[in-house]
Amino acid sequence: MKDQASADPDRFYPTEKMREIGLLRSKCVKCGTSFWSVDPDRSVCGEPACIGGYQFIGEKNCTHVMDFIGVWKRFSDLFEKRGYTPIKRYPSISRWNPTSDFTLASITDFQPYVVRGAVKPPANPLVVPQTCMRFNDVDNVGITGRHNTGFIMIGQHAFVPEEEFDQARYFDDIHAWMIEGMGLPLEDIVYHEDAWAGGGNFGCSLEFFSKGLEIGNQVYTMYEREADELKGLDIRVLDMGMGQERPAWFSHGTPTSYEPNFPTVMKRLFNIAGIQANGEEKDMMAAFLPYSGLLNMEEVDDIGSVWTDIATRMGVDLPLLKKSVLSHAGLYSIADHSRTLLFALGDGGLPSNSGGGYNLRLIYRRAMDFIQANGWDIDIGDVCHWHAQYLVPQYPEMLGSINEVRQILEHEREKYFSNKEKATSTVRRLIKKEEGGGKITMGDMLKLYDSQGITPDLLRTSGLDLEVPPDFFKRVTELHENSGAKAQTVKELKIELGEHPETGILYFDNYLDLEFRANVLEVSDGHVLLDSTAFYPTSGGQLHDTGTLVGPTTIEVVEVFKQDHLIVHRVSGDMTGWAAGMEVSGYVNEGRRRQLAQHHTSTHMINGVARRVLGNHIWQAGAEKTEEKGRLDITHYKTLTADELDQIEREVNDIVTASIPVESMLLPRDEAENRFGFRLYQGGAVPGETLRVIRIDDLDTEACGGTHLRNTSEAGRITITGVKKIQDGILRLEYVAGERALEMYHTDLKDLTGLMEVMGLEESGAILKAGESIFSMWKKLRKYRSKAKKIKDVERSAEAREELLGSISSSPALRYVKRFKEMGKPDEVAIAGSGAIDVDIARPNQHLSDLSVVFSVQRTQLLRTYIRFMNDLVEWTDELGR
RNA sequence: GGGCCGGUAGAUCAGCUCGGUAGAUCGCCUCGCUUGCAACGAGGAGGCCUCGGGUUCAAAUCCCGACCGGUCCA
Repeated sequence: MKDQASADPDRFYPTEKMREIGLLRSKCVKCGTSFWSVDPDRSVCGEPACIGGYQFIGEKNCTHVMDFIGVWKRFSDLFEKRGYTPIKRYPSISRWNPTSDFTLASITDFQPYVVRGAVKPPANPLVVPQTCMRFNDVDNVGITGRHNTGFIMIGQHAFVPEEEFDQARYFDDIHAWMIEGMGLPLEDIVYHEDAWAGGGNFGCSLEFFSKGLEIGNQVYTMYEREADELKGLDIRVLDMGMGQERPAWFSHGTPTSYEPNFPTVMKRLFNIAGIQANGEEKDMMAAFLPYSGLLNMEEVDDIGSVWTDIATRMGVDLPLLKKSVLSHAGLYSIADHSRTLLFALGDGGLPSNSGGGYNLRLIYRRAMDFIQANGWDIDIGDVCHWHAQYLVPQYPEMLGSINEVRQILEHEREKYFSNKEKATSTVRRLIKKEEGGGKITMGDMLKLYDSQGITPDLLRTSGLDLEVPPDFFKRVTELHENSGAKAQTVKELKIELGEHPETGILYFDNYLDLEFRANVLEVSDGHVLLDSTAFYPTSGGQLHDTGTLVGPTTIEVVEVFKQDHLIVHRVSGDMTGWAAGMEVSGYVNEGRRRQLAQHHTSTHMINGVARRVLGNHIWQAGAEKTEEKGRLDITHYKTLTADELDQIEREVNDIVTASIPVESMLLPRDEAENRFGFRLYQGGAVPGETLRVIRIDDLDTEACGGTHLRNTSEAGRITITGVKKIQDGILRLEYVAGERALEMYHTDLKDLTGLMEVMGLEESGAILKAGESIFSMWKKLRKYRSKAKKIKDVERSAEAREELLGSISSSPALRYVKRFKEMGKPDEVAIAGSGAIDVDIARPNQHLSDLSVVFSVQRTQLLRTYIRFMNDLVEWTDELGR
């Protein structure tokens, strides 16, 4: 692409405008890149590799010296004057984007739908200060002076038809930023011809450099990559991205980018660490930075020899250099990582042991490692708070979420230390073993790291004498290459369909409108396509409807799915006489539809209540609604306590009782977003200019295409049947509503009353106490028996026997044993079906799960376990002669 | 999403290869020593070996499954 564009620059670049400005085109003698500058004799491009490193450090580079906050202010003012609309940033967690967890660039905000032309942007053209995060260079953060895990990409974007795409203007605008905004002399600017790809889109671009620093990159996006094919976009997209950190750094000319970008935070951190603003250590860091590129972790195999080499070249003592550089790197990293955590956690991201959240855990731990290694008195929550305060002019929302961010970090801190403790105690044991003659092998080390996170570094600092091969981490990677190679992508098969307009949807208005007439568009191999339908296709986690279609024959609808903009009915039955063009009737299965609606609306209610009860970090992380049950995954950093779960269930049922209308509306996208914010997108991206919005009062508002109840009371009753943690940071709630809840209630009631019958209880409240006394008696006897075998002394064994008899003689459990003996072994099957006691017990499942805790068995095993205990007790008490 | 490790006393863990009476340390309780505390000495309590199934004369131990933790990689 780059070569193609450079071969025909007039076609791909705004060359006319560039020449007008006075720029001339040359080719770099070192790397061959074509570039533009005002100097006709210039032979190299602006890459630091070609011009011999950064030239702007310690220099006065431009007339406008700006700190981080100042950059956006000046940039947005300038672009507003030039006809752009500054918009608010999007969240750092890109829930609308299926391809990545985090917002990687400003253009991510608009992928995929806006870029494709399917959705209008919120303004056009626009500029945006987008919080972004990238984690592939973590190891370089703090060392090279310019790497970050989190940064702000200022975007300059336009989305227009090809004929309106005014490349000259866009270029002129960014050029104005360089000249007027930053106050750069024209002769210090170099534009490179390049190409750029990201998020599935790409195009040719102009990168702009000054004194070896890339300030930004203006991409003229034309294509989309789908599978391996190139597809021209329907519209042209301007995608200029500039790190907000770059102009701040450049204008100050400081050795690293961190000071001008985190001014308040760095000052405080240096203070705590006791590093003087103009001291010796700072000088050494500054002298080191030109060499920092050599330490690029990705490219270096033997890091030790590189350090030695640098120290020699600088003519300084190696330990001293390392200490100075690493303590600086530590503080810079802490500053960077804290700000990234503030962005991510504030926007609903959570540290985790898998998925994208793992990156957040990693940087948290990396920052903590620096703090621990240096013994600094730094609290990462405090650092986040300082960042939030500094960022108020640009992002006032950060302060709003700081308390929750602190809570999450506190929890993460506990995990960090408990993990550390575990690791050190494991290592301590290893040391003992080694003293006993065992030897820790390379295989052991790999296993320790891979399965328990114990680094070779920790092994060494704990006093184990071992060689860590320089390629250790490479070998870890290899360990995983062999295992994860299995095929996994099951591509969904598309069926062959003709060209048709979008299927009309008849299920939005009223979920109980179940009969309709429609025209057949196509009939093929077990599939029927209609011009409109009331059958809901599987989507948004809600399962499809079933029912019948009546035409020349009556056929069953067994499955309904969406293919592009069409809704396809998979059918079975005799299709004699069916053909395109005829009008037919459809009947949706009412029971299933009602149940699905109940589960779906319950999902929204639980989501809303969970957010109320647990906090603003609660987002939907997945959901499924079947006829059997509803399932909602939520983001939460802890497990739920029984009280919290109770409270959620209670409040959800309060909402049901309160009979709140469920509003359904079709809104233009921008209006919906303005009114309800990004909370709308709980279920991920939704295409289209018009959104269907489901709103339950102030509780919950989501963009959702599902079939919903019209009033919360129609859910009848909601019972939460289970919670589990499916990964760190994500909890799965399962629940039933309506008819299913009632069925569940009756099953529970039957189980409970069956059990009560066997135990001879008449009151459900007594079951817990009964269980406890039975279990404790069982334990006592069991212990006595195992002890009695050991005691040889006749007198003492008689004593123990008396003691035992004394302690159990008054036990309420005796009553159950006696009853059990009289009844004989009960028949499990008969009990399960008996429903012997006819009472209304409010929460049978509560009693059952209480008892299953006491017996420590799964609920299905309760009766069997009771019988087992009783069998033992009968036998044992007989032995005692009781 | 994939891989790996783990679940035994209140806590931290040993025992598991190679099936046969469940252990250590800390903590806890009682007594002694001491003005008192700590330390020390003596004694003691505390285990459905996560749950379920299988193999076996016999399972903490072997096999299968579930549940719950942890960790690494993408």
